[in-house]
Amino acid sequence: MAEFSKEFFRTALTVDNVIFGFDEADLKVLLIKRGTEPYRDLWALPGDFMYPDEDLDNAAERVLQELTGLERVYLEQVRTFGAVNRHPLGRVATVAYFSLVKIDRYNLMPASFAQKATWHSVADIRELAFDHNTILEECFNALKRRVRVRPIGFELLPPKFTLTELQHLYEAILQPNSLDGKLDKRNFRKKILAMEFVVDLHESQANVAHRPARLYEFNQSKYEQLISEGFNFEL
Amino acid sequence: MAEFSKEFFRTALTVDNVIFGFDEADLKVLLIKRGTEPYRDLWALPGDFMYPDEDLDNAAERVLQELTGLERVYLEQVRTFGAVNRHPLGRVATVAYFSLVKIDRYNLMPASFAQKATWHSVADIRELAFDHNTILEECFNALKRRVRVRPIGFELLPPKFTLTELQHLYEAILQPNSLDGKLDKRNFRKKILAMEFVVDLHESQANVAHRPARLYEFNQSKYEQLISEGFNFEL
DNA sequence: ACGACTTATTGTAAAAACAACGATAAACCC
DNA sequence: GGGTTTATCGTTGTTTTTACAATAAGTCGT
Repeated sequence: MAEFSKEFFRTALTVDNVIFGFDEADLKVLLIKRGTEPYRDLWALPGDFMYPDEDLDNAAERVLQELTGLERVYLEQVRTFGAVNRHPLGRVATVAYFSLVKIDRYNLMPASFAQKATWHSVADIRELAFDHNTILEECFNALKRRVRVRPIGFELLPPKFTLTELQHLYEAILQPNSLDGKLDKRNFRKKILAMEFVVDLHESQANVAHRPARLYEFNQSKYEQLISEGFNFEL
Repeated sequence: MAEFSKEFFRTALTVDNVIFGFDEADLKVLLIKRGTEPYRDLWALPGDFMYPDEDLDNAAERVLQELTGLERVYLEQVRTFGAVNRHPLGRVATVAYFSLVKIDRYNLMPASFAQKATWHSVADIRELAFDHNTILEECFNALKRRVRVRPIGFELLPPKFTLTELQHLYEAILQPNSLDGKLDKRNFRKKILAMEFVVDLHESQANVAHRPARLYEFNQSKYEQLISEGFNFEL
């Protein structure tokens, strides 16, 4: 068995991270410009080889840190892409992970082979290295599915936020999905407030050239309760 | 890069298939008894190494065929398990696939290293080889999620079936999930009939010691339409 | 032939969830 | 103080979901 199996140990595994970011306006994704062959100078998802002695999930974290500087990001596995010729250097399967973060909470500090790491609007992504366009698309679908099952937004908005900001966040994620794009203001409020995972701070915005909105904060314990109960979150 | 990357090409990838089967009563899963080390004589999911020159999805099909004789089974990827020490022979990550089939439609004819392949009730699975208990559990969860989003049962029931049989099928899959376990008969019928993917054959069972039930068949085109539209299938 | 047994079939009413909709209020700016 | 902008709020009709039980059609045993 030992020698028989040797020929099987010739594959490489990579991880590719699809980090979506929200920037108080639209939805972006974090890309690196590759500094080495193959696909040098092309934009790509931050991904790299897994070491033989690290867990797959750890590899995803490490690679993300090295290529972009992001740490302590919760990554979720989506699926593995294993077409034979997807990588020019040999047989390389890649495991895709995704996350959703608040853009201004992180500083981008690429190390390793990334020339730079920057945010790009999901809407205008062009040609990416490898099969990363496919991976991005599938992860985007995963994000949209995810949003309907779990409340999101906790880490994506300032500590004090308005309901309109929260609504914009949901619209940014769901928009390219539904045909209309916008959610009904009154119904959105009703639903969010009924869930009780935001708390009215009895404060208002200041210095806005219109009626100031009321500020809210997240109710962390309620939020966690909703997550653990697997709430249904259609909007 | 070439020599640099050589050290990365020392991983092996396997596929493991979790084939759920329905047997007019309860839900089973297909296991093989291993005929080689490691874990010889233990029960395991039918899985094996992927060849370097085959697509991942093809590998899953081939391995399933070799170990159990099953062919033309629709396999769906669930996720990849990549803990460092999950395999005694070296660094082996495995990609899990699942499917749901009608048991009596297939003949089990194991080749390769499987001593035999047999069906086991999901409820009384004991210790499996490798981390296969974990994989099975996750795939079972995936099945339960899947059932809520797509109509199932097409391939799982005889060509002519009763609504009660269809209901039992759904209960077998969802039961360990929901607390009650049973679905309401009247509501189940209403919902299924409203979807129009079953057709009343205006025939009845014969030779049953009670009121005979009406027989139905699937409406294939409606069924495919529902799948492509991504129907919502809460029961 | 009839009664016992077993499973199949059917509808309704109350409650809950959802969808659509527009008028007034509060701040800033000039 | 009038203009501009965005925030706030509730009702009604519709659809969906849930809960619930009495009668029907066969077989079997006597």
